[in-house]
Amino acid sequence: MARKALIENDALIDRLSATFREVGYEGASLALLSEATGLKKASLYHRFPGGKEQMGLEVLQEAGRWLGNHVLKPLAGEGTPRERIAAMTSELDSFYQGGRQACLLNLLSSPIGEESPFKATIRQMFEAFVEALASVIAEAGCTPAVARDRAEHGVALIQGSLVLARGLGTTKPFRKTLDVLADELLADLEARA
Amino acid sequence: MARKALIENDALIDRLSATFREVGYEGASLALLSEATGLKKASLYHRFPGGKEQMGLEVLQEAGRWLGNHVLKPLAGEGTPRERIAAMTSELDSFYQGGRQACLLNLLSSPIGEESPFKATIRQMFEAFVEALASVIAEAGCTPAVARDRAEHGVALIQGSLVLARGLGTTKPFRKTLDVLADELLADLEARA
DNA sequence: GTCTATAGTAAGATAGAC
DNA sequence: GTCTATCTTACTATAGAC
Repeated sequence: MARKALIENDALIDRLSATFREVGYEGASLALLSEATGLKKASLYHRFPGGKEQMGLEVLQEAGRWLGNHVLKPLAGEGTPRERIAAMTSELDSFYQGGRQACLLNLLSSPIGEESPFKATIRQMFEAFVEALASVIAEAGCTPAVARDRAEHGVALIQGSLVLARGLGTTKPFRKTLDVLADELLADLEARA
Repeated sequence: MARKALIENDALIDRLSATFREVGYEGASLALLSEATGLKKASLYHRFPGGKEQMGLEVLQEAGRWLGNHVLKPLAGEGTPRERIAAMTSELDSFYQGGRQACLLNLLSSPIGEESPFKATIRQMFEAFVEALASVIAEAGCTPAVARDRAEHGVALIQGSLVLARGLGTTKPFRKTLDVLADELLADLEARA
């Protein structure tokens, strides 16, 4: 490359991500994204020829990588189910800043019927999250069907407590949810732990 | 009034509400709102001199009235705690069409720090919902603090299962949540029922 | 790779006829 | 009360200099 980039790729995606999470996809104008990244609009188009839609997709893909490294990997890693879930909640707590940050999967979600460039990616991320969580719960000693229900329950709780925290203007619901999540997902299991 | 309105006030608010719930506040352009209501933009401005922001506020106020009549009232009404919660879930199921419709309180929510014309109203609605639910749970036999935590938990579950249902493209998480909600909120209570 | 400048379009909002 | 027509602004996106 002839000239040096003013902002590293990772930092760039990070700023874009933060902006989408603050104001939503529709609310994130190129002027706002330009301000957030320190790059002029034309420079953003140089980096993302596909415009705002490509920015959304790359931000979502980066979120997918984060999910893999900080959620799916701990869940599939070493330790008891309880320890692995605790490792996950710890990561979620710092990622969402205790509930001060919203979730891209909520803010980039499209209407249930409509097509959107993000729909398939978001669905896969939710699916991967639920499946990884179900797998850990099943290991603690229950049927796959029960584990799946509990996992969906857990993901819903995380998402919903973020929504409620934003609505009430306090991080308490999110932190409380993270506190009790392992107990809830593993209730009446761990018989042989 | 000299000329007759092409669309009744209630129906008008209803169409606006549906549009905001489908595409979000930022995503709902006046062109889209015009198409959804059958009224031209200038006619919308005649009815809502404050423009889109006033539309959002009135839609939110109507949602508040709906919450009062279909959620808070049943929760404060006759019957056992379990019966009252069941009455509420039944209302929620039809309102959200089993999870096919998103929630205004999520789609009109603003960033946790930012000011927005909707923030106070949304906070009050969440607060009223949580308090009404907490009141019923406390009646079933627990301390106010425990009831409050469980109520926040319940509201988070409802919101989160709507988010998850939209993300996964299936209504199952929402229906499942409604199915088990009363059991969950009243677990280990109802000792004297 | 970043910029200024600008094209082209769609946004929110108003004026005034009927 | 609703409309057509229009204004102004903000948007996404591109062209071309450095």
